[in-house]
Amino acid sequence: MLQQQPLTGNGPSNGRGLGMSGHPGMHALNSVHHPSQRRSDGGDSGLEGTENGHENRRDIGDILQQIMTITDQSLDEAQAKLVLTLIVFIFQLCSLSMRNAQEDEPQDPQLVRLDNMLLAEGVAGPEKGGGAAAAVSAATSSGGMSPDSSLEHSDYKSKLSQIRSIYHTELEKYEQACTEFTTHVMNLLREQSRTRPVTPREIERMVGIIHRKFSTIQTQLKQSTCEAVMILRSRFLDARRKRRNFSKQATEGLNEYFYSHLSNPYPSEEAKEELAKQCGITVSQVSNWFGNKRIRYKKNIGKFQEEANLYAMKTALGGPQGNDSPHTPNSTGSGSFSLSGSADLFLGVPPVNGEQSAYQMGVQANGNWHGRNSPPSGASPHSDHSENSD
DNA sequence: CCACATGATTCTTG
DNA sequence: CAAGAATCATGTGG
Repeated sequence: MLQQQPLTGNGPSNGRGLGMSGHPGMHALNSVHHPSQRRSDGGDSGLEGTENGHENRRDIGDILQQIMTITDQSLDEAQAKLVLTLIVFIFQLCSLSMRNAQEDEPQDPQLVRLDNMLLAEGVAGPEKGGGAAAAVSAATSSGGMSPDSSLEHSDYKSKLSQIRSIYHTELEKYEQACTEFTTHVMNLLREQSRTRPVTPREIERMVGIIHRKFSTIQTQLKQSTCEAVMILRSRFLDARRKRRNFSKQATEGLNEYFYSHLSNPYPSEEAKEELAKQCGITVSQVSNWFGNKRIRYKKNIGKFQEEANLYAMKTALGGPQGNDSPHTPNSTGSGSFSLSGSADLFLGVPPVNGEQSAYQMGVQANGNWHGRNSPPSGASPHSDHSENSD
């Protein structure tokens, strides 16, 4: 299931994808997972007051969230103060009922995990470092596509940096809001202390509660970010399977090499690099191509004879038309017609009556790279192919 | 829409 | 680890 989502490129909002291209604001990430909207999949349980059934902690969170949204909008001081007073009052109530809630912060392991992941993804780390690139290469380590796929690569990177910037903005915002809020609460408490005794302990507890609350919110932010990164990553990985045919030029270049080295179609690392450059593809693509080609050629030699002839001819003629003639080593510079001389050049001269086909001889002569396994029984190697190159 | 071609991935092997 | 083999998924032509 979960077959290959549409993901037809650049759809900013396909599926439930990171809707970040829209507003780089506070709500972009939250759209993925809004802190105030509870999800009931066990995923983030444990972040909020599940213990002792202190449901009101969650309510406080909601209220806080709302307040923060409100204060984000322009509200004049007086109103804001009023609201804050109210909040403080609620907090006081809350702190009464939470008397024996855990006072210390056990450094939630989940939070640590989130932090680690964000760091690994290069989201939380230092600015614009190689973090993103590292993450990508780690993600694709098995694939073996190094400096390539620059298309998806850059796409991924830009998306990741979007996430990162949103994350940082949000984090900063929360932090700022937290200190602001704390200050306000302190001020209010100070004011209250004129009319009633306010113990330092109470203040301390207040601050503690506020910080915990904000850190919960931050955790949720981190979680949302992680989710976004995961989605992005899985999509990126899926996208790798997207296939596009090589250009005609590329195929020609590869075929030329292949057929001119038919006796040993295993390009060295250098040759691969050269081919890759020449064909505008990557080294691993060259490897893939040769892997596929060898096996498919071997599987059904007959099918490739025409092609073989064609390229053998091309090579023999030293390149047909102004095509980029590769620096294929020893490009059979011998005469135009005597096609038998060169070692590598094999000419698929198909069976001229019982005679072994020339290409087979050629291959055999120079080391049979496919181990001369019994060609698949069914694959009648010398099918009719009467005509051949003129 | 189907069949085949083809690039990519995954698993096995030596 | 590279090559082979099987398989997947998309591209393409009829």
